Amino acid sequence: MNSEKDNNVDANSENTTTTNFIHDFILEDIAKGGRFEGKTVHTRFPPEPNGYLHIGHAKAINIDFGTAQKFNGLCNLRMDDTNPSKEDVEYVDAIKEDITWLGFTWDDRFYYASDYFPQMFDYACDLIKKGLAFVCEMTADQIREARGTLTTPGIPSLWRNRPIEESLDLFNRMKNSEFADGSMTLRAKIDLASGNFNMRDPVIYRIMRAHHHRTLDKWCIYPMYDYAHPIEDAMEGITHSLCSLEFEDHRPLYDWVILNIDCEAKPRQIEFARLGINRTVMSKRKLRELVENNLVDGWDDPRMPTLCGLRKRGYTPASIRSFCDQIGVSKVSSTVDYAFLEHCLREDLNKNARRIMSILNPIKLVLTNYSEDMSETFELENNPENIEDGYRTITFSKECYIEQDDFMEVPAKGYHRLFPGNEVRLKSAYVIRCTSCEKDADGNVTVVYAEYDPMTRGGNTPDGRKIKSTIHWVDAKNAINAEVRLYESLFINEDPDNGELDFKEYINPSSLTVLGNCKIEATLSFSSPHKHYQFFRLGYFYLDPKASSEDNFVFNRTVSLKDSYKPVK
RNA sequence: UGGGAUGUCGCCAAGCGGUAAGGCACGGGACUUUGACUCCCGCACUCGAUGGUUCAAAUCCUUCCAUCCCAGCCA
Repeated sequence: MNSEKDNNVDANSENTTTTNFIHDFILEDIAKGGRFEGKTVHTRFPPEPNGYLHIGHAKAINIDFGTAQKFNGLCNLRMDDTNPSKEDVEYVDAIKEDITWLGFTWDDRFYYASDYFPQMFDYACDLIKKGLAFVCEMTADQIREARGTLTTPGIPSLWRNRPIEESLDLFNRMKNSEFADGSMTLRAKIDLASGNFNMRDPVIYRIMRAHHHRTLDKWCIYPMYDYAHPIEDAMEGITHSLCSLEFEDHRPLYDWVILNIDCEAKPRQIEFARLGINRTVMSKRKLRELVENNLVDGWDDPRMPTLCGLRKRGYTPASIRSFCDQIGVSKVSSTVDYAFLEHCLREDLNKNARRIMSILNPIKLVLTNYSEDMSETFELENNPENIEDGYRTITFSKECYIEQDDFMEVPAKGYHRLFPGNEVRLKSAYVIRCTSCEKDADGNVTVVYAEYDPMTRGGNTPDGRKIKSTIHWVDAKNAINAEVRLYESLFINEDPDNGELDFKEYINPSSLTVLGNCKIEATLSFSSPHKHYQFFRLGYFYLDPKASSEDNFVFNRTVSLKDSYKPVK
């Protein structure tokens, strides 16, 4: 199918029809002229390299890159690495890989916030000279206590009005490693009475002797996000800085920095709601907890909402992009139904995944009136949704495997698959009539017996009789053995984040089922470029590239097919 | 309690003064060599609640209610 191709599909050409409030704002900005006069729309995706990207980031990526595309603009990729104590190169590589996989490209516009440390330092000196920043010697605890409460203003730092020259000297010596970690900070002088805590003389530089993954040990002072981010945006000529809702309170500070530094670019911050999906957790902290407590098999466990996890599960980049496009963008805190993600997945896979027959829980079917030494072949379309995808040839003989679920010795009401006396079609082969079955000591059916109707070759009924059910099968002679991993949602709770108990208590005990005795039709080949398949009548499965080898096939169930059959109990 | 934001179908989401788009989910039916797909049909006399302005309000104004975010030297 095309899923292997679509891993490289250029997403920078899609998503031009949908619109949202951010687009409206930008349109207004363009119409107004002013600071956006003659500027091309320029956005950025600024992850901190301290963890793996998840589906929530995909939404942000889609908005950042998608908005640029929409206006024929540009989108940068920037590592927001201003806190070395949490960051690592391991993550920058993974982030780049995931964004590329999603189908977006930043061309040569890949940056690090740490590249701007010298300029940030100079700007900070300027702020001090303007009397807008000062070196403060309060401890973290003292600053917290002096910050005030919701209803009372903060108390000024003892050092708030120290001479400019003194602050300048101290700030330089902070940089030169003369003071201990945490002993001093550089603070912006703004408004201690503001209802917005971010404006109550925020710390903009801290002393921290941590090894930075890029600047190594060059710096021992690091800028804070609120101070650094607007400068990063300004330095890159960003016009629209898109971020999530929780930064709304930070916008006044963002604007304050832009206003008070000597820069040409005047970026505008616009906030949107981050993505929530039910039956999962999205915070980096909780995902890390799952990994570190071995509740999942690493960051790329197929049950994880991480992009590497979804990839291993078999999600396609196109389906994730489609999902992000369709959920829309607004300022309403929302939780999207997991079923919608699955819908977008099936939509893509149904169109593109090749079909193959596979038996998850095999029982043997013996055709008593089919000659032992007879064998024949049938042609099957690879994908009925796309006839151009061609045909394949499968073999057929006296014995094959069928699904346990497709046989009932005593049929339930409304069940019209195989049961003694009933007729069923073996997909593309013959119509057969069940005669009997064999059971083991525990009463489990081990063999089903049936007779085939030679007049129905190919599954056709020349006499025009209707066969209610068509079931899939795999020739026992040359079936390929495989392991199949079935996944269900990781949590049993709709909202594991907000339950009575710790989120880990809501882990679904049957989120993973390993089936070791699956039978797949012999046309499957390890060297095929196709990795995403629809197992006929069962669902979509992905050949796990890490777990599989030439003689050991491991499939992950990406998502089941919808099933409107409701057994009557 | 101060500041910031948000409230349109079970879940997303259009709507921007002219009489409630669409998608998902759900229910029914048609078709079917996938109980899939596809295709039909149904699914908010009502827009958090109140008053008010207007010939006309989900859209403007009052007041109220609910929910989310903020007191890191995290981002």
